[in-house]
Amino acid sequence: MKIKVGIVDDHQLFLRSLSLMLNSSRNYKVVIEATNGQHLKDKIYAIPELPDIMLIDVSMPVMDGQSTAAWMNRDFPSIKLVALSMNDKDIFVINMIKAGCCAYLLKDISPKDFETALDDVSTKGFHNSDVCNARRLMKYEEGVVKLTENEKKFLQYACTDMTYKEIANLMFLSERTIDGYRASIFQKLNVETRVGMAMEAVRRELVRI
Amino acid sequence: MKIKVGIVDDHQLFLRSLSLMLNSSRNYKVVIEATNGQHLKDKIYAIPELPDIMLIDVSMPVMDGQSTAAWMNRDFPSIKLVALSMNDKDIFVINMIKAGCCAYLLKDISPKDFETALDDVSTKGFHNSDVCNARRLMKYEEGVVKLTENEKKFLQYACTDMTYKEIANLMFLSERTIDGYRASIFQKLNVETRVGMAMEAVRRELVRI
DNA sequence: ATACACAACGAGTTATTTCCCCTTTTTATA
DNA sequence: TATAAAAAGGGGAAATAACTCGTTGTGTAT
Repeated sequence: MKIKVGIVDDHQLFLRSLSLMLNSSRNYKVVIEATNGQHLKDKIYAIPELPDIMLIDVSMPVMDGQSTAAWMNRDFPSIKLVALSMNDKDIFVINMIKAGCCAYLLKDISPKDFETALDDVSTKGFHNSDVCNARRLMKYEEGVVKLTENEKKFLQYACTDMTYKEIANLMFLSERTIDGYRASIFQKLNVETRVGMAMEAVRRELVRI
Repeated sequence: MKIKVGIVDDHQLFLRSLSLMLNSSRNYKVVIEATNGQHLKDKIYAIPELPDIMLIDVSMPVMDGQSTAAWMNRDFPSIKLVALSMNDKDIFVINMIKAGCCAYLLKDISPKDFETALDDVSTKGFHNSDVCNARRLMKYEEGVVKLTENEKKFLQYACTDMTYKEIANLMFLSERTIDGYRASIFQKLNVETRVGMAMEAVRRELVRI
C-alpha cells in the first residue's frame, strides 16, 4: 500500500519535479499538488482520496506555510503535516511546529534522508531532524524579548528618520513617556544608543523594514 | 540529439528531482550535478561530456552562484549559463547577468515555461523573462548610490552601538572627517538622522547586518 | 488591605548628534 | 598644467538623545 502524499509549494518547478520523483518510487503516490495554501483549500475537497502526509512549504505567497499548516491541522487533524523549507531560522521552525507540523525538513536534504523522514512520519508519527532540537528552540523562546504594545509601536517609529519629539506627538504621549519606552527597550535589547536599538530590532526581526 | 544539461543547486531534493524530470523528458540529458560551485569545479573535469547548458542556483553555500557563473564563463565560455533562483531582486539578476548568464529563471516557473526557456537558450542563445527587463535594471543601476571606500567603512560602523567619537578613533580619523562622511551619506541617502541613515542602509543592503 | 509591577508623566543635566562656518591636501580630468 | 572636484581636517553652536532623579494612578497577586 503506497503512502499518499500531498505537496504545497509555490516553486512550480520544484513541486512538479518532486511530485514526479515521489510518484516514480514504489512507496509513494502524490494525490494533491498546490502552489499555495489558498490553492490547496480550493482543491482538497474535490479529490477522491486524502493524503496521509502533507508536505508544506514555509514561505509562499497568498497564504503562507504557517497559516496553511494551522488550517490543515484544524480541518484535517488526521493528516500528518511536514514542513519543507530552505530556511532553518528558529522562528520558522517554532512557528511550523506550533502550527501542528510533526517534522521540519530542509530542502538541502538528500532524497535518501527525505524518504527516511517520510517513513518515520508514516510509522512513528513524527521525525526529529537537527533543526528541531528541542533544547535550542526552548532557549530561543527564552531569548525572545517581551515588549509591551506601546513599546512595540514606539520601536517601529524609533526605526525611522523621526525625532523622539515627533514620535511623541504622533503617539499622543509626552516626551517623558517615550523616553521611558526607550530606556526600557535599551535594557531589554542590551544597547546604549538609538542606532544600536534600531539595528538590534532589525536583527531580531522586531520591526518591519 | 538531446540537449546536455548541468545543474548546480544546494537543495539536494530539488537538484535530484529536477534532474529526474529532465532525464525523463525526450529532449534533455543531465550530464553533471553539483551542490555548490566548488563541488562543480571538483567534478567537471572528470566527466565524459560537457553540458550545453549549465543551470546555476544563485544562493549557495561555499561558492555562490555569481562566483560560479563567473568562473564557468571564463573557463568554459562555450557553455550557456542559466541562473535559477527563487529571488527576483534586481541586484541578484544584475549580478548573474554580469557574471555571464544568458537567462534568469525563477523557481516558481512552470515546467512548460521552463522547457521553453531552455529551448530558447539552446537555439537563440538567450531567453528574456520578465525579471530581465533591461529598462528596469538600468533604472536600478542609476538609483544605486555610489559611496567612497571610507564612507562605506564608516557606514558599517555607523550602523552599530558606537558613537561617532569611537568610530573616529577606530578609523584613525578626526571627528570632523567622520562628520564629513556622515553629511555626505545623509545627502546621498536623503535622510536627516543617524537612525534614518542606518535603516536606509539596511533597506538598500549597503551594510552587513 | 497591602505590597508589587508597571505604564504614564515631569524637571533638570550631560552627552551626542547635527549643522553652520571654514582651510588644506589629494585626486581626477579637461 | 590648470582647474575643478573630492577627501580630510577644524571651531563652535543648536538640536537631539540619553540619563538621573522623582510622582501618580492602575491593575493584580498575596
